Amino acid sequence: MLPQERTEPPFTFTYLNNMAQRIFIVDDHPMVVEGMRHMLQQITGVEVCGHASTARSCLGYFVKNTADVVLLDINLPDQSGIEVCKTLVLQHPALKVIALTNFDQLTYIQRMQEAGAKGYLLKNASLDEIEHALQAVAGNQEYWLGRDNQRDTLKDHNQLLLTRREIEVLKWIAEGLTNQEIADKLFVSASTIDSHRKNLISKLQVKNTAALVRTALENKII
Amino acid sequence: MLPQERTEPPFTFTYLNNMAQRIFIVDDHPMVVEGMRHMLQQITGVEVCGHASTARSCLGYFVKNTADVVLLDINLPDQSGIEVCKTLVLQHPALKVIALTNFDQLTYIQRMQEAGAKGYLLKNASLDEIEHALQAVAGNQEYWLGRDNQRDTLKDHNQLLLTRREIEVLKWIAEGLTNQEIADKLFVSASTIDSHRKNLISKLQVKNTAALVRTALENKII
DNA sequence: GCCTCCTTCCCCTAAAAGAGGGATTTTTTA
DNA sequence: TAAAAAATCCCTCTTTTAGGGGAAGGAGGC
Repeated sequence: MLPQERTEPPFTFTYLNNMAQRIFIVDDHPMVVEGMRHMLQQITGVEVCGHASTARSCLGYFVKNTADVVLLDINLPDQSGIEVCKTLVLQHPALKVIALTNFDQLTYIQRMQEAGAKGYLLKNASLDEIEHALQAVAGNQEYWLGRDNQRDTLKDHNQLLLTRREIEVLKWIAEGLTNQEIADKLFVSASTIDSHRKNLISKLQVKNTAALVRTALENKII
Repeated sequence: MLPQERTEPPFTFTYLNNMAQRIFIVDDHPMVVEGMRHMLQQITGVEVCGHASTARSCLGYFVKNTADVVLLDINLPDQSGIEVCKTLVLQHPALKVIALTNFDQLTYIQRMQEAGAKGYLLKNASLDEIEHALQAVAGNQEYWLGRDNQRDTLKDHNQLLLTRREIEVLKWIAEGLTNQEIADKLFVSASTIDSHRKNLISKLQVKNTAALVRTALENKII
């Protein structure tokens, strides 16, 4: 497939000087797609031109169509979002790809950046954050602020990612198990679970276990 | 108002002896509608014939159309789901109305029952529960099992509903505040907050604060 | 082979929560 | 208005967390 020129922008009227930004959403979770679509509907000068739940159907769309911005999930059922991103920016150099990610996948955003993405948004981003990201890419800027903020808020050797064990422990904590009960389940000492709990509280910058569970659920870590 | 989304012809075949059960969804949260639609798509013999986000557009649909089952939110922006239920069963006696509710609105389901509903589902119901409810109403049975189960699991004088104060305290707990901090905020003693916390744990039948926060978030109580 | 990260485990103290009670006052509702 | 429910507060006692600290072994990357 040859790289092709960016097609003419659509003639969607919104305001005098602005064309509507056409957004294409790619995520395999209907909840995320519809949630995002709903958020975008509340932003003036923006329209959703389509969505796809697989890499294949996304790339299929972009064979004959284009958009201004693609909100692209990193985890797709058939292919990595990173590969999809590479393909898209190769074929549509003017296309702005914004990665969609969960809190626990933040390590992948660097690879998305290398793959040509112009920014990223957490799946539970606020309307404000979405708006800022779209304004940034519309002005040919990038939007990685959230990542940096996130990084700054994290202690412990700049660890961005929860470890497998930590997530495992976190799930049991949210179930209501005590350190000792989790320890029995995982055949380790209660001290170990306590360490994991403390690291989780530290990494996610929360005050206690209650807030830890809330943050974990709201960021879809568990 | 004209029907807005009826797309499928009435004669959709699925199996030899069964017509597809036609479901109409009424909820003002797109997330709930799409989530429910997605769940229903996974059930054979069921099709979504449309949805509405307001009482008005719902009643508008049923002026010239009908369905087999209506999944009806109790809280609608323009009118109570209870009133909508009464109107629907009056105009379409064969229509099975299943109430959609959150955990903290369980007291209303009795009024939905009086209004002619044939069952209820929590908004975070599992695929199994949805399937059972649909099978029940298809067989002219009612589906209130969940309510009874719920009732059985609740202690303290069969209280089904969290009080305003309890929900208020619950929100602060999920924010990560301690009893003392919440007490300072609400100008009461820490003992009071402790009582509320204990009542919450008792009412929601969870082991500790971590599970309380999880349950509260998953049931959209906060 | 070094270094980082993960996992594991331990120490300490103080604070908070969990599990029983019980009790009073205000507010709602039947 | 009387009963029911909600909100308030207190007690004791035990267990669990929070927040410091440190440290050792192993796996994997460079």
